[in-house]
Amino acid sequence: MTEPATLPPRYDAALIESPLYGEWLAAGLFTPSPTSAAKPYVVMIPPPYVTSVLHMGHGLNATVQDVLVRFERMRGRNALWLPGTDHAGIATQNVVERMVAAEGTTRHALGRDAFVARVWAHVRETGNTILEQLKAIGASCDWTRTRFTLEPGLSRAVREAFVRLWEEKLIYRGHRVIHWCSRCHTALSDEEAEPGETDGALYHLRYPLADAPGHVTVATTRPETMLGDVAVAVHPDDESKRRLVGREVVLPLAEIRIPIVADEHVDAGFGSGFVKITPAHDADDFEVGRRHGLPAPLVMTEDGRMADLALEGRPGGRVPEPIFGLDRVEARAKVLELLRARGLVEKVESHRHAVRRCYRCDTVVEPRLSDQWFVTMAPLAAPALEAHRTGAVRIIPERRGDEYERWLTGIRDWNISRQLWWGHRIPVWYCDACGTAKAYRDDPMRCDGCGGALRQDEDVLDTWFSSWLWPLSTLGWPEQTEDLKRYYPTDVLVTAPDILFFWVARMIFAGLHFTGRVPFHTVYLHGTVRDTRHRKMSKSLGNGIDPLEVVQRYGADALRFTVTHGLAVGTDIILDPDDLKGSFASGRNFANKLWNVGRLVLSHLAEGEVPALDDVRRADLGLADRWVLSRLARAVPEATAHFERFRLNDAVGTPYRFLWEDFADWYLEEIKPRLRGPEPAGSHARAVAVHCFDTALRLLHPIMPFITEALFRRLPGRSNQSLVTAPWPDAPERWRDEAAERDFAFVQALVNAVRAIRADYGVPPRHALAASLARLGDSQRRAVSLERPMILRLAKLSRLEEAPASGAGAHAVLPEGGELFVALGDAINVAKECGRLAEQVRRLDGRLELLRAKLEDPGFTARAPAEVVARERDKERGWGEKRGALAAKLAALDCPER
RNA sequence: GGGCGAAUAGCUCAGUUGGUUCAGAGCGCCUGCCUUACACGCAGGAAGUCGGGGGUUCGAAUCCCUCUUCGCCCA
Repeated sequence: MTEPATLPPRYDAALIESPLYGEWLAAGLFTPSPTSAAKPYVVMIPPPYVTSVLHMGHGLNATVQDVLVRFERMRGRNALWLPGTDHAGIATQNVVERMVAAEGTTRHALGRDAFVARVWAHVRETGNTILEQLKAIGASCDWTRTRFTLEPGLSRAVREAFVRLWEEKLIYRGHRVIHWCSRCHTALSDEEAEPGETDGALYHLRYPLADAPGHVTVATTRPETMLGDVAVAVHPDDESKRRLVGREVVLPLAEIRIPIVADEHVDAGFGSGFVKITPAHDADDFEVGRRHGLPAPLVMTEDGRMADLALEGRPGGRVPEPIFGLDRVEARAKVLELLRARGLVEKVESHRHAVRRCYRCDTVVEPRLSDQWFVTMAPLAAPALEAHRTGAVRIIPERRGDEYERWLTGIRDWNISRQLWWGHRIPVWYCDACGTAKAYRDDPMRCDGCGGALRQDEDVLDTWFSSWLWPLSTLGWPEQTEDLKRYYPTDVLVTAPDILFFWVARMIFAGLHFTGRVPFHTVYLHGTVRDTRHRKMSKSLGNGIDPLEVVQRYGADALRFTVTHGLAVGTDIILDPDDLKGSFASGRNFANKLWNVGRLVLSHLAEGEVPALDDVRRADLGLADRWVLSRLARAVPEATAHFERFRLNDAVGTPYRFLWEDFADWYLEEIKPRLRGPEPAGSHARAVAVHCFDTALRLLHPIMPFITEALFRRLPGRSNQSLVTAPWPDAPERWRDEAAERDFAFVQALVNAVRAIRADYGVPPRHALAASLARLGDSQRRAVSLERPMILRLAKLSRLEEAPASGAGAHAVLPEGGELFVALGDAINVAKECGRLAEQVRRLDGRLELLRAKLEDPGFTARAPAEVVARERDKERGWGEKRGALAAKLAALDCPER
């Protein structure tokens, strides 16, 4: 046991935390026992990007997982929290492309193999950064099972999943308009192209009729795409315009004739009622074009520059010289300029609309016709919907479950091919000899069919195509490994709501499809970390908080306490990046309080034996002892229930209040004299105190693992134990003691009343006063007598007796009856005391008036439940008595009538 | 445009089933205290028409309608 004297009065997290984590690792406490008969409790980390560094969102996410895992581990579950990272195709490739660019070269110049090798080198060098950082906040992951989505085992799972879906004909090649990021040079899924409200313009353009004077006016938000127009459409029911169907217009600038067609897709009420049809650059127009047998010319390169792709890089065709080669923004200006010169721009209106942007680089996404691989989603979504409806998967908070239902109900096929080099290459080989394509589990040498030479598809899979297998692949699937049998399905998935569709839903698809079982029974979606202006924290806004800086300054425990305490189910957490001290004050303050409670308790343990609480006879316990144990017996099941229900703010609040407001403010104060006094009273107090403190440390350990462990080990007989695997506390029901709680509450009210009078009259702290009590009930008299030393000390009284009030002084009526008189001698100001009492009477009268009106209302007495009415009547009697007592005092002081 | 959620003290948020002094906590603020664990503390205090309006009910922060503002999801 460390000598308490060596504990500094101020908690220094830096000295405590780091060594403890090392010890936990060395003892292997985070690795579940392979032989344990206990039921496993499994959480899979949402794998952070392999290139990422820890930000507050990770900090929050990891804290929540760690709290749950540590709680269940203490409850005896064989807990596994499996960590790892995600190869993050686009993000990682972007990072390395920037590095390569800084060296004056490009990935194309390096070539595919060399570039991929370069990415691997970068990942090997820095890929563990974020996992190391998680250790600083106390994450109790089983690091022996760390996984990476691009390692061989997980790649094998990806391959197996792809081939199975291929064999089931759920993967197909589609010629579609997809979302294209011209900066990342790849297709994106619907989810990766995030819509955002943007202030744009609606341009009304005139297309001259081909064989007659006049024109039609089309409205568009993207005028540069007009070069790819193949028709103008009107709604078939639009009487006034229908007569033009079958005629042609001349597409300006491109100078070609295109037809006017009728199509249901047109919204007659939008713009002019004429819609330009650009099949290669708009998903809806593509469908229209298909219905009318129209071509779909591409007029933009993969870089987002204007060119008629039919001409292989030469100007001309649909894209005339002045526009050729311009990027989208320049092209828009140029097209408008040219059209204006010809009087073909009718008007421009400002227009707010949704523009999709790349979720990785924020570039405006271009709809673009191309060949991509898709997964048919409907058959995968149906069982996942069912799983939610039957309760096999529960989503917290519930309203997120509604979003899940809606998304699954209207689900669209998933574009899984990405035009990247970093990722799982699509395992499809083409045979040019026989013109077939096939997916292979193992790299093939020759075509199955004709024996011809093969070439593999150039593209890689969407990163989420590996993430959706995470709960399976990390445990060894498709092999039937011991881990898979033991730990799948997992228990809870903890993540942010913004990847509910990207990832969570798809994991449920994969789990059900490949194993028939949901990957987890509960999805806990926590809030987002935002700044005080409610903006999401981000690097680009510069409003982030570095969790490691917080850990360094205030400790991981303070960080964890603060985020947990502010985390009600389903709400965001607001922190001020400009005021770290203020933001984390509550955590830092509480850690320090805990530390000093520990110092006080520990400092008295050397002075005598500390018997186990079970060895202390009930009869030897005083009122305060019985009270604090009763409070504890209340707190333990309450905290446990909050953890079970994911109410983490309440789960931390319960032991917080017990420790600070009950244990430290009252119990420790009560026992101070006993601790220094004669035995066996001191031993009994020590037994109770150590037990309460020990229990509080256990309740707090999931939230604040470091400081609780440090203090726990210093308690007698626990130096070789760790709270990490210590049993979750239990508090016997028999400790509940209503009488002790009521009596002690009376004593507290008495002390508080004296303190309030002292403050009211500005009595100097050192000046002891004499007080008297009257009209006490039996139990109140007993309580005062039992706790007399504490009352005298905390209220700073020199005398306390049961006697009628006499002389000058202040009066108070205590709740539940009992009158207090504090002699103030010359200090009393009669006018002031009259005012004080009159104010109390006035407040009471206001309440009484309302209460009596209620009780005289036959509507209330007749319709409200009898027990409510009885309670109100009790209240009326109590308040009435109190009012009488106050009035009597006013009279005794000769206070003027108001 | 459709759907959902939120609005409570200066700030960040609790408030479970409509009923116990329900109007609360933390931070901040004011006053007094370096009281032998803690000034990252102790004691006392100020501060809110529970977003506006209407309704249901004996009774509404809580249920319903409506308006305003903010946020999220989907198109």
